[in-house]
Amino acid sequence: MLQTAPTDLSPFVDRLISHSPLSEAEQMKIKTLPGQILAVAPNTPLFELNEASNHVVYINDGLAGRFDQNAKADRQITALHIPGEIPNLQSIILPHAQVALQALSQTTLVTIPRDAICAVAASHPAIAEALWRDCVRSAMILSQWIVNLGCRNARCRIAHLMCEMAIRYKGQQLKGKVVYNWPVTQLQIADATGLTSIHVNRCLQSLKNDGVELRRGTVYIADWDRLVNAAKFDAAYLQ
Amino acid sequence: MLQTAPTDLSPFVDRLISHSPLSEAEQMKIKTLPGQILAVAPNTPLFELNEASNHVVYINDGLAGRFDQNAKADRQITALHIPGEIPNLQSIILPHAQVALQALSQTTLVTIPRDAICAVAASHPAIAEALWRDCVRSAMILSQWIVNLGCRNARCRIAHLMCEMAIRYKGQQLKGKVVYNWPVTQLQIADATGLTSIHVNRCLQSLKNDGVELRRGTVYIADWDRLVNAAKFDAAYLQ
DNA sequence: CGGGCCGTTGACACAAATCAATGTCCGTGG
DNA sequence: CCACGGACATTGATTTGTGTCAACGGCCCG
Repeated sequence: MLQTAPTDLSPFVDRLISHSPLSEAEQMKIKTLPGQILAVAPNTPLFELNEASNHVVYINDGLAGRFDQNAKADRQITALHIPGEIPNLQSIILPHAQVALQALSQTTLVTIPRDAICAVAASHPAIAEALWRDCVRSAMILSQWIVNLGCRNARCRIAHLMCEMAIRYKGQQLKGKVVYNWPVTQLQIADATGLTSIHVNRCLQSLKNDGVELRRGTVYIADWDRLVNAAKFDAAYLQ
Repeated sequence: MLQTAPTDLSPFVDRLISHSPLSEAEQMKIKTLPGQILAVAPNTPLFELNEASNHVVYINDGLAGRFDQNAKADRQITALHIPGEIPNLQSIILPHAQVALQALSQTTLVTIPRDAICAVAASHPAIAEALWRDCVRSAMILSQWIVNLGCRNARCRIAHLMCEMAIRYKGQQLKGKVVYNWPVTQLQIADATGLTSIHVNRCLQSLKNDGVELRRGTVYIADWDRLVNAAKFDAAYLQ
């Protein structure tokens, strides 16, 4: 499954420059990082918990989930990563961080040697700053995830997650009818929200009454504002 | 309550150098940051959610809690911060981050102008790297917090939180009998674990059967390993 | 055509929330 | 020094959201 096609990190650069100014030269430095394209099947582990790895992965297409250390058989997804993101960016600065990563759907990714990206960051302060900022933005999502688990009921959690993914996939300023592709199973939603897949199923049915449906990896939202309301969602944390 | 006594950021520097090498000169740069000491009562807000602030706070003594955006009356603590930490360090790189901060007990803190710490970071790459790493370490704690809420029952959540705070207050390698000071109320534990204070109370009583007691802001653990076991705790995420 | 993953349904159990009091400690002011 | 008030802790009865267990159904792919 290994290819040597040219890689395109433009979406990642776009992501960075939306919050951090980078010169053309700096942008090129990132875009020309060496990398290998890799296609993986759903539920393929990308990193195990204790794996010492020497590369980061860029999500080109598909969906990746982050699982944190958890002695139990219990699974908990602590973050979802969509195309354009580098799920283990933090390993640049904390190589021994204990996180596991899995592809959740059919996914293509680019593996980038950590040394290469570290070298670029070390020689370009603006890039280091952009990467730092990206880490902090991810952390903001983590803390909102805590709020979601800590003080919302099942239905609301799922609705909130759908809102978050809608914004992340489609950008800000949504309204009215919204449709987006989110290749996730009910069991994966359960792992993300701290629920059972059975209960997720029931909540999804209940959400249909509010004009929200998830079918075959596509979310159909009849009225954005209504969902936002049901989810008690405020996009501010996503900037 | 404003004082102009000399501030001492040594514990923060110690915290940084435990994971990031810094020269003596760099350490001094941090220790000599300008700051004002401030003493605040329990439950005093330090930052509101939408407050644009131009300083960071260093916890000198006491306990601070971070509350994330949450439209409901519901409160959720997403992070606890103990002496030696800078709870809103991320605001250096993301000034508009939406987080609220409160003192949870009688607390003394040092307010540091953001410009000052930004200037130091900008002119000393090693310091910027150390601060970045500190942000990522905080994020590791956030994601473990998600695991705690997502897949542990009430008793286990509280036990896990006690383990985490024990390590953070006293350092690694605990064993046998452990006692530490943790100035927190049952209601605050409830806000941190996504539970009711009533249920926290019942769980604390249940934990007494395992030789763990929280009384007047002090935690008494009869046998560290037994608590670790009950909490399904693994300190790896704290490094 | 068959097997496996995913989704769906129902009955039941249980952990935790809710509601409503009461108790305890501690600082404050009379 | 004592009485008061408020924050915090405790207790019991009851309700409810979610988990668990056990089946069955549907779709896709080989």
